[in-house]
Amino acid sequence: MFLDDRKKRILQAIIDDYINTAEPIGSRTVARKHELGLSSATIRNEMADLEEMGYLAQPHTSSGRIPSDKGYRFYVDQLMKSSELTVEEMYSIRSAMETRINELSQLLKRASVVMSKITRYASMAATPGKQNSVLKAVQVVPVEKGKALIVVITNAGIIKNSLVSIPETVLPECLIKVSNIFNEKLKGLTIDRINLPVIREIELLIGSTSDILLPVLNGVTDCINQIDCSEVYLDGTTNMLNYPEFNDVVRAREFLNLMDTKELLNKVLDDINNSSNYINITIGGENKIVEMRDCSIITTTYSLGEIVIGTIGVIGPTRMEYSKVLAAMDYMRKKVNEEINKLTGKSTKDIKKNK
Amino acid sequence: MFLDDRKKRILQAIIDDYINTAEPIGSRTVARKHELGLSSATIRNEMADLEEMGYLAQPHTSSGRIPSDKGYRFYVDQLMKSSELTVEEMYSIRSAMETRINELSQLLKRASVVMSKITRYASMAATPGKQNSVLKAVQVVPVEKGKALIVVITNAGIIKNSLVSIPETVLPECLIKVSNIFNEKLKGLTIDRINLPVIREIELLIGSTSDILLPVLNGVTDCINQIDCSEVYLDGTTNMLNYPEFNDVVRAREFLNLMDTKELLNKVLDDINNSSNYINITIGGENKIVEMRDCSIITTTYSLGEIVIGTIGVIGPTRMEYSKVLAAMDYMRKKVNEEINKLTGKSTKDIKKNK
DNA sequence: AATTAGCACTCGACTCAATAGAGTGCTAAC
DNA sequence: GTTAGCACTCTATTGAGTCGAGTGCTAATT
Repeated sequence: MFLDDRKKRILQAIIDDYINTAEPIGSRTVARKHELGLSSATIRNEMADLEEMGYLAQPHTSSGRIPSDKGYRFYVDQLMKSSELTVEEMYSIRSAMETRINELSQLLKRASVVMSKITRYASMAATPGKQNSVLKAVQVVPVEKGKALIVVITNAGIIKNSLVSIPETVLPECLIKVSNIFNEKLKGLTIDRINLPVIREIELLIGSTSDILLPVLNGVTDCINQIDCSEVYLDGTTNMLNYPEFNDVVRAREFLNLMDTKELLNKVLDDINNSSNYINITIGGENKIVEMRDCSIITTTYSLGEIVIGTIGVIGPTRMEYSKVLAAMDYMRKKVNEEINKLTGKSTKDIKKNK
Repeated sequence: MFLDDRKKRILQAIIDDYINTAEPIGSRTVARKHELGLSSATIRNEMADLEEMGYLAQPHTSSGRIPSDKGYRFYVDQLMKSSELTVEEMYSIRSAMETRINELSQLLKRASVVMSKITRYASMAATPGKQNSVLKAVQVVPVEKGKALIVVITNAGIIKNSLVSIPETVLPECLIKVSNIFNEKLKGLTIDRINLPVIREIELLIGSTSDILLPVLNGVTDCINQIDCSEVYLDGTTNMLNYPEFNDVVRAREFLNLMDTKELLNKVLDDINNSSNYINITIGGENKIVEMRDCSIITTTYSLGEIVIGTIGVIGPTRMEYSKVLAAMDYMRKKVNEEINKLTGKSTKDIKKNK
């Protein structure tokens, strides 16, 4: 059956109302609040149709209707009006992004904080695993006698370090030499291209007998591992407790525990990243994680060239203010991109050259 | 009135039971479960005494008794039996600590995770503000043309970095020179002793006209600011939702929001740090933060010489398994100290020399 | 043919009284 | 000093009764 104009208007009215009130919407409410020029009886009939088509559901025989996942999907794709951010909201995004930050993960973290504050839902941010990172610099920094700091920087703005012990007899000049060799041989490589042959090469240049090779190599490995285990930042999870959906302790606990299992969130983000849209909306049961079947997730990814360097997502109840979140996401996207460009300077060009 | 032996035994029985069950304890329960050789009537009389003395309280006229803060305090100080960790628990602490970690905040973070897992309460970890930190090394690391990384390392094992833009014309040799000057002049200073005269001195050596001074100085300042804003790590906050004390959404939300205001937690830790005990127990109303008046907090601080470098705390309901938490804290303390010694090498000696 | 008024019916939410049960305090007996 | 016994208190639970929002269907209206 085709959704005629009147049905669409009624569906939209119901979903708009339900997003605001979280109460099942009855025919009389629709007739009263929205000037459709129809009596409640007519609307009642239309609602029965919409339910049969799967856009609405009824919690109990004698209650009003609530939107189904299919209903929300139609709403998001075709019905809802795009909303605009207030001046204050735009300001808070701008000012959060414009504060000097020089590490990517910090930037995303802060973006996530602002998103949860504006939307009043939970939000998350993550940097992807190592597979795509290109090393920009590897340096060995002297700290004190017997200690050196290994620093690894990637093109995506990730900076990691690792403190290692080295023989006290090593001279500063030697450290510089080793540092240069490592830097020379490793920079420009993606992480998964650092393999035994490359290390052999370094070994040859330094001299395998040198007792400084091993600690430095350990430090580099440690840094790379840190880059690999992409952390997920969460913010505003407690916001969710303000919604009637989570007014029951059992539900609330379930949700918060879910948020605590970072592996799962990573999986969520991975699944979504594989899609190609700028902004991605996953509604309720569309989510592959069953535990999330009554949440909706809106995500966006940030890239440098073709390399994904970060993801930000907002998690709310399926009854989410989709248009508001989309507006915030959109603006944030713009600002984060501006900031990333500042952060990485001309790196985009560099990468293209390497191809 | 003095607490005779029998009163003590009854008080202990009640508190032990209440910690387990979270239900008010009646006289009959005490008589039945604990072989005191007394009838419920006698125990009833003793309980009335204990209530009058302030060790017990009665939620309603006709209910059993629950311990008061004063009761818990007496229990903790004099009554409770020390408990021992299981082999598994000790193993999980050991293995968490023995994994190679080279930054202090990482170490504390992981310790906090393990504590919340073992105790099933919430836990927090924090590094203190800058006031006590001594700079161990300051280095300028070349990254690529036009970019340099400033790295600052303190004696407490804190490592911070900041990426800055420098003029593209700066030669690598110049960077090394600048790096050496900064390192020479700043290392060994506590952060609050870095002042204008010191900076003037550096300025003189580099030459105030040099366009590299300012960016590096900015980077150093940024690092120091990062050290200053001591972050608080939280873990296992959702554990608390498993306890009947938080079975009400409003209470749960209150608590979680409290945990989200890091400034408050910092205040809690600061207050407690000023006490001199190894392990510190704050029970319910003893806490200065009113919102925490039905939580108990057990904390311990870690020091290097006389400098506090970290705090770990466990937060639970006042009805907390004090002895278990204490046992875990104790063991963790030992292991963290071992690890800190490895991490900082001979730094303790160094500091003493400087005095 | 579409819309609407009207009405019987459903079902959750709320109120209120009754009841059960755990526990107390007090008195009198041991 | 201890204990058995009893009247009393207070909460939690249960079940009946009521209210109200909302539905689906039918018949009247446009």
